Amino acid sequence: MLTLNYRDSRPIYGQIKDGLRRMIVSGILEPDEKLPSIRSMAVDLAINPNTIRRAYAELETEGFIYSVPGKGSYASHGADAARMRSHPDRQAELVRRLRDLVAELRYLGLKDSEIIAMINEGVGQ
Amino acid sequence: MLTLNYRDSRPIYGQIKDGLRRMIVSGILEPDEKLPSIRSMAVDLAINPNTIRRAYAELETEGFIYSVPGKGSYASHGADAARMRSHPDRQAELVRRLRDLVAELRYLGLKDSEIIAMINEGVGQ
DNA sequence: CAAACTGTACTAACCAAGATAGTACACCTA
DNA sequence: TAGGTGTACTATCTTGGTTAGTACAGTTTG
Repeated sequence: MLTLNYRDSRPIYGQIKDGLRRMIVSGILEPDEKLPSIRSMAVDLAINPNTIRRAYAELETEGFIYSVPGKGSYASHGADAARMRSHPDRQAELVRRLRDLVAELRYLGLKDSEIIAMINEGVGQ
Repeated sequence: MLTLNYRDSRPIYGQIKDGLRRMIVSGILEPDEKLPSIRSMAVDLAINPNTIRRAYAELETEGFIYSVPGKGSYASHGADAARMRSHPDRQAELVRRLRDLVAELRYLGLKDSEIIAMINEGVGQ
């Protein structure tokens, strides 16, 4: 389901957050689909449950998943996530990053048409 | 020139790297324009020169700036940076991030036309 | 030449964040 | 009842980031 990169300087719990968020927003995990349990994922990735727990807790705070004690954790609906308190800021942050990325790709010599093409090429992947 | 956010979990040297890279790729710093000296920036930001040095060294490795001992550090030309050893990987990484960002913005309910509009809105900012 | 810059290169030390280990409780389901 | 689940702690260890200090060589300016 997920792979960790120990060479990466980013913390493990951050890699897990990004990986799960990526699967949720790209539709690989459908709304209300059950995520792996904290303990099972800890076994699979051979890391401490507390580290998984931290990722899940933050994803829940940010509205990408919801957890039911005793049952499990589940992917949120995009519309629900968008209503989250944190999300006006989140969206502004995403747009800022998007502009920076595009600026760097232009700096490296890519044309806008190529950049837009690359975005759509990746749909569903 | 730059501002640091101590609430941010990202390391200081990383914030400096991103800030300078942003100014270079967006054209705020023109090719061959001189950057602040390591020591002067350390005084301005009230942090240790070693921390600035680390940011400069990595930016040089990645091709965004070049340094001349005794003189100073300068912004690279985009074309030169693009020829850097690290840059095929870099470009692939940027495209991956771009797709993830777009996927999340779609998940939050934005249309492609709105996303593209937001990119061009920000030109020169 | 001299003084004051510049980048570069170390060593040593401190500190906070990340990660681990362990335990415990309450809830759900087969 | 047994075994799974999320939640919530405490204590400990390790690592990366940051600081402090010193030093050397090259450039520029007076």
